Amino acid sequence: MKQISRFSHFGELSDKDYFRIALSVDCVIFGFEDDELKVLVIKCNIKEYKGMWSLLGDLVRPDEDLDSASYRILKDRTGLDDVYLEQVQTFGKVNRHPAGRVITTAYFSLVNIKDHQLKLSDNELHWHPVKEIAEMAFDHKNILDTCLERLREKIQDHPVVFNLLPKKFSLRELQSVYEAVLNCELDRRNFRKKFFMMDWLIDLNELEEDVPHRPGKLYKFNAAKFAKKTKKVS
Amino acid sequence: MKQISRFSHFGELSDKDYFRIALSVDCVIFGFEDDELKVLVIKCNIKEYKGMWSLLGDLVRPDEDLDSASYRILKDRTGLDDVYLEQVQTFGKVNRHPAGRVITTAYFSLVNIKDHQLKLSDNELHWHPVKEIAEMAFDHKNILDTCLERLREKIQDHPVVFNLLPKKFSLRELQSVYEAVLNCELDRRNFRKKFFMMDWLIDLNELEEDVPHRPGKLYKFNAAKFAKKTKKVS
DNA sequence: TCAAAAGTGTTGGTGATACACCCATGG
DNA sequence: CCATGGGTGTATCACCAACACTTTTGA
Repeated sequence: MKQISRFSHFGELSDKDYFRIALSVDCVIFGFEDDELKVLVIKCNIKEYKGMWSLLGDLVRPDEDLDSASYRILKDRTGLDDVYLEQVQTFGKVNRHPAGRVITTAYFSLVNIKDHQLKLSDNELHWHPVKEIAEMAFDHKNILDTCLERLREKIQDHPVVFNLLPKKFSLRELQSVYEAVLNCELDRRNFRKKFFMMDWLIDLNELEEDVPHRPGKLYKFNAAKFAKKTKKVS
Repeated sequence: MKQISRFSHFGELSDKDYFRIALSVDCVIFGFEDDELKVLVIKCNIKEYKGMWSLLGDLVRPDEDLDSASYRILKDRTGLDDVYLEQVQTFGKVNRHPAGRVITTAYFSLVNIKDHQLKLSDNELHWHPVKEIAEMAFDHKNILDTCLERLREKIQDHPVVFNLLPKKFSLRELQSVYEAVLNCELDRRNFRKKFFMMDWLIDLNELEEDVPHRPGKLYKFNAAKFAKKTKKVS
């Protein structure tokens, strides 16, 4: 690698020192199941945090874009590749990783749990209810909280939660997702009004089946309204 | 540095390869002068972008927090240290830097231009009107646009623009900042109403001086209302 | 016929916008 | 006295929150 002359203080340390920082990506992969918001976690196998839950992450390869690294992790773990993924923040405290200097960029992702099979053999990789996670390895609890906060802001204005649901869903299911993410109860009538007003839904003229009560109508996300703005900045 | 065993694909490349990525920080330092939003830029000295404007940045040192790196840059360039600084996004395309693999985390900062002296000898370091910047070195125009967008969102709900103004300011000045940042005109009566409603201002019972018209009242930011939530996550 | 959830409208409050005139000061 | 910007109030509108009863289905 050539010398990077733009940086003012390069002379104070040798070139090699500046490459002593590793860069990783951590994915907060959210799913929705049993009326709960869940996150994909794995048992940590480094000694300092033995047995604690950690997020899915990996080092960024020298020849892959940062965004690509997060897609790779998601693909490797869930088999999914057309998923919602958003960069949230980069965490870079000196001592955040016990094994050395690792700076990590956090992404959050929204997937439909039913759409894929996990390789459950791997270190107890599984979907864990977000509400039940009190602590995690490294600074991962902090990362999770930050991503959840971002998700909460995001869903107020942007039609992203559809990624957590199957193609066809009822309004009840949609509302449950919002309630799970926001951790609050919502008024049914206002909720329905809002969504029809937004024009985010297409009525499929189908009904739920196998429910022990009056079946609700099924809808799909009005994807056509949202031209794919692929803002690839990073 | 010890082996980092948490990462799944470590075996495919040698340890050394993973430390071939350098990490930098770039600061978008905003200021306000002559009713314009300005940004602190410097002439680029690497050959591929010779003579183009670039942001102020530097490599992150192995022993400093990511946040600290951005404070260091700001301090070095402006002499200021109690300033508003916020992480925005990390840019990590493989070829974003011609000299090698450099991933950069962007921060934006808000400072009062009058509060300090620049070392103007350095590569034409100066305050440049944001509106007049059409292109920049590297992906810095993209970084600038992203930070400006973030600033626009931020000022809608958060009292941050006070950082761009002197301690005492008139409502006209405050409004000018909003108009400069948002690049639009605002209604004076509604603007005043909103700010008094918010209770963000303290009336100093002083008047502007040396203005060729009726002097306006001076205010200061009601800092007491905003307990310092130092959310240090990165 | 009962339980459980679906479906449906109206009202009041709050915050945002649009808009025009008189006032104080310096030149 | 004139030019410049400072200072003020009201009407309208859109959006949000609160709230209760009837309907449909399966058991």
